[in-house]
Amino acid sequence: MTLEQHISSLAKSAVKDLYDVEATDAQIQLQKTRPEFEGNITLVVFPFVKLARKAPAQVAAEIGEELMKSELVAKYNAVQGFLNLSISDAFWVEQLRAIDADEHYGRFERPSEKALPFKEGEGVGSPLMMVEYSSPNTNKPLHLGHVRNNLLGYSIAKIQEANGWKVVKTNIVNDRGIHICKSMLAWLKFGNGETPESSGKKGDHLIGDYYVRFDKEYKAQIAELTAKGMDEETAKREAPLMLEAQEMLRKWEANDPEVRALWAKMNEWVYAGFDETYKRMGVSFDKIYYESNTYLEGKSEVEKGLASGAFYRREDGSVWADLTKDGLDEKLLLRSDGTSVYMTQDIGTAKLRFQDYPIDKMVYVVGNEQEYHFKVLSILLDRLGFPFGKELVHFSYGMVELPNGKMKSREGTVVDADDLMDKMVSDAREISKDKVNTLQGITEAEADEIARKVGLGALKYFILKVDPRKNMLFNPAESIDFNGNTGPFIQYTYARIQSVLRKSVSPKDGLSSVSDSGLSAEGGLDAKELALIQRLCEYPAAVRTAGDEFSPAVLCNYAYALACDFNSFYHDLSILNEPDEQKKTLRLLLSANVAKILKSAFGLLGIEMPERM
RNA sequence: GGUCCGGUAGCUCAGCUGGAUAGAGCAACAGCCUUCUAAGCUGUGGGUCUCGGGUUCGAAUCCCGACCGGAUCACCA
Repeated sequence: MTLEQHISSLAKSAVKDLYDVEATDAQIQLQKTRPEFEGNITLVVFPFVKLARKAPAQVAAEIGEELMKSELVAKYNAVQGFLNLSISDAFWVEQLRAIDADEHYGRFERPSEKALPFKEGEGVGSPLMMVEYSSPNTNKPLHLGHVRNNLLGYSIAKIQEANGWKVVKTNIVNDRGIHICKSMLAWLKFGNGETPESSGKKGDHLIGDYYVRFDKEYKAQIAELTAKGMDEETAKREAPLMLEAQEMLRKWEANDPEVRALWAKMNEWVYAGFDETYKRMGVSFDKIYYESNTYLEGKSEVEKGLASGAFYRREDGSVWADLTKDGLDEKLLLRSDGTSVYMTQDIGTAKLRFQDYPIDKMVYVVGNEQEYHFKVLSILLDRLGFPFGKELVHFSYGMVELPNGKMKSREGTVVDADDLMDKMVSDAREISKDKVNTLQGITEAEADEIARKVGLGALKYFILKVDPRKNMLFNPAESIDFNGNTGPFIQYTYARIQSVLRKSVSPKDGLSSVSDSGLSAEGGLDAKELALIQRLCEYPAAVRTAGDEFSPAVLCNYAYALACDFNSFYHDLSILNEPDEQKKTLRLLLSANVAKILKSAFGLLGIEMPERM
């Protein structure tokens, strides 16, 4: 039972005894005592003031007196309508012992309340959540916007696992369409047979360069045409390069062997590049879908919908869904030339996924610019008779903005993912050179590995600590900090603890004897020790909230608070030099569990911990 | 124009299911390493929580209305 549950039940009986009223859960308002007052947990007594017909401070004092009958409450003080309770040291020590004994502290066996029912006949097991994230286009390398997507997706998957879900991480690769044709065409025209091997470029960057090249040449053609007096709209439509790209797309759909071969070759280059970036970022997938394999399924679903009357065909042959009854517009599903659009493919992908897995909840990690798309997709799937349509979750996150606005691939105003990771790691390496005292005696390779973890830790934390729903700003001119509320700060706290544990004579013996002999609260807990234990107790709630709200930021905030508490404790109190053996072992045990939970929380964020730094 | 999201310190962000004097980090300034890692700790300055109403014991938080910023409403993805 948590402290809140204990106090809540005690408070209810106190109110019953004193005022003969059954208090509701909503009336029991508990909060952590603010640091400027004495106490650990505070009961807000305003809800009882009216029925007691007494002044708030008096009500608080009366309830406080009543609660003192429990061994749990050691002291109380009443300030206006706030009853501040000091919980007995014995309780806290017992909590620490329990946390230490629990290897999976902060993980839940059962799904959260939001879980859908188990599949019939499946018996025991966790409900299954599929999380789609990343979903790149194959015509350009990953940039900072994708980084946010990937980090959020991966972390959300880990967090939901901790909350009792079985999670399947998935990626839908947008490997076909006009965008890739543009790169292919530019490569054919201007590439002179360049390959990743011949140029030494990563495949995704090479393809991206030709995508940019296409746009440059295309714009030149438009300029040429408008100079001859053509209006801009027509020029955009009639430019030879655009016509060629569209022709190439039609050939692709018609399975033209040459186009298909080129497409396959260039996509391979891109995948090799993506794999490298994913690996470095530390994200992975359990199942990858390709649009080229799902769009036909989508088309056939649309045809079925057409037959059943869910959709309709216009005179020009295009197929539409009328969503005006749902308060939306009409939505195109198939172009007049019969080719499919994004929505068509998403319908097919959804169908295949639900065929492949017993999915209880489908989550799409996709930017908030696509909210309309997912609203429509949900309705369309429902209309096609898929029961999961209404249940899909669009985890809509905010954009990463640069000081001068949004990133635009074609305009070259992007922060490249590979470059950014390089920069972070080399910055970390540079900073570590000043730490000759703590990092002496390690090899170059070890130093590189630490810099890799720290640099990526700084980047990941920087991105994940922001509320995912909000847009965030990244200023390339200012490098990401390694001090203050940052990933490295928390990694540093962890490394410090590891250092202490390494230096304790025989930490294992020391710690196990604590568990055996029984850690006691004799001599009393120091305020810093108590605060740290109380913080450790909050971890499961943080994991739960992060899961319910789909917010890694909650765990960042928690880990930061825990690290702050530890650093304060570490500064004020000695661990290894503490003469009192009882206190020393308690502090060692406490430190070890802080490290355990910091590592656990960072694990849920996808951030690695260095053992020293 | 319709819909959705946001506006908190110079900057980047917490806090938002209503609770005590609104918090961090960065930047600025001042201290702390013969002591377990100074990527740390302590302190100072910095606020009309965009504005105006309302709800109540109590509003940054909830409601209404303005203003400002962003997204979206494609035979793009």
